[in-house]
Amino acid sequence: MTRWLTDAEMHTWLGYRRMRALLDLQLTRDLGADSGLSDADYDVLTSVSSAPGRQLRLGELAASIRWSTSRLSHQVTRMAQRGLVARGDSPDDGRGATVALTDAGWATLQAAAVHHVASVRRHFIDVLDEQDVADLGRIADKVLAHLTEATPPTPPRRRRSP
Amino acid sequence: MTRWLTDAEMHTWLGYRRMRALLDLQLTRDLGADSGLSDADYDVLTSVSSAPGRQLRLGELAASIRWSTSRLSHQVTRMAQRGLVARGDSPDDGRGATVALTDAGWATLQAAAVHHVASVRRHFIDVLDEQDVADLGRIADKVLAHLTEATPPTPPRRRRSP
DNA sequence: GTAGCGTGCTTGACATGTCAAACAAACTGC
DNA sequence: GCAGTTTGTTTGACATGTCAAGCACGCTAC
Repeated sequence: MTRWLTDAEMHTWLGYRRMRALLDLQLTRDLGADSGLSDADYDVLTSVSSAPGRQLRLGELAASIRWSTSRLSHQVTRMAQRGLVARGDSPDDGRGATVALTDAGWATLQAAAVHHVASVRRHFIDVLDEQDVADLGRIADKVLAHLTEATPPTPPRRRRSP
Repeated sequence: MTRWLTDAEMHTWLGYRRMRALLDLQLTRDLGADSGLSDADYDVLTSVSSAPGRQLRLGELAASIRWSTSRLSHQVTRMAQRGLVARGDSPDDGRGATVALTDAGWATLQAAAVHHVASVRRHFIDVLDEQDVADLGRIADKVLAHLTEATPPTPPRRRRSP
């Protein structure tokens, strides 16, 4: 009953997986070498930096980058120890906590972004032509539309045996 | 001096990252729910199963799936404890070790593959049309050609400050 | 044959991610 | 108000990945 993959489908699937693995590895390596940041660090810094006042509720941040709150809490603890961000209390909710970019965090991100964009261009964007970029954008949109419709962002994921 | 990303490029880059994150999450989740396997488990089982005699030298396996030997050694230890694979000594090299699929490992993989293909179809391949599949295959090939040419597989990666 | 180096794998310490439990503040109904 | 639930976050135990030693065998030159 199983519909196996055709040759073309298999080629695309394996190619995608391999691209994903190697591209990630390369970008992560570049980011670490250039700026001393991990992907996780970079994602957090980027999100916080684009928030109004360069500060965010932990829960909002977690949702926007699709992390578990637990993961984020651990990560923020480590980043705070390194002086990249600072924890604070939420003004409007006694339970709430906020993350804010420190000056050092902001400066680090500024420097990192330049290198990171260059790295993304070098290994990814500049390897593709305009048509490729358009095609991949379209493909990602399709896959994302399916995934975000099937599995709503906030509520708990569907289970096999409830 | 930095060439920032155009809107189209940025859209593609963010779309790709998000697709990667969500697609992975979904497939990993399905795999675990359907078969009790992690991605790592599945990759190892697949590779070993396609080797002649369903058994492989650890080093060869590590190279073929691009893992560190250390990572593989830990993983094999855990999988052996669960009875999915068995360690053995290499017949031709006293230092060498082999991994072989156990009957349980083979059976588990057989069952898992059916569900996994269905999952890949459902969330990825079947969301795309034929043209998309062809386009993505072409794009992955381009990126991979660049990455594997710039960073040769076996020798140590290039450094910033040697 | 044996010293010295290279190779293949394992191990241990540590970083990071996940899951479930713990907590404290905020709602809700009475 | 105040018991019970919900919500936002933290914490701890544990799984997994990385890096740097460690170890044992194989190879080469003498």
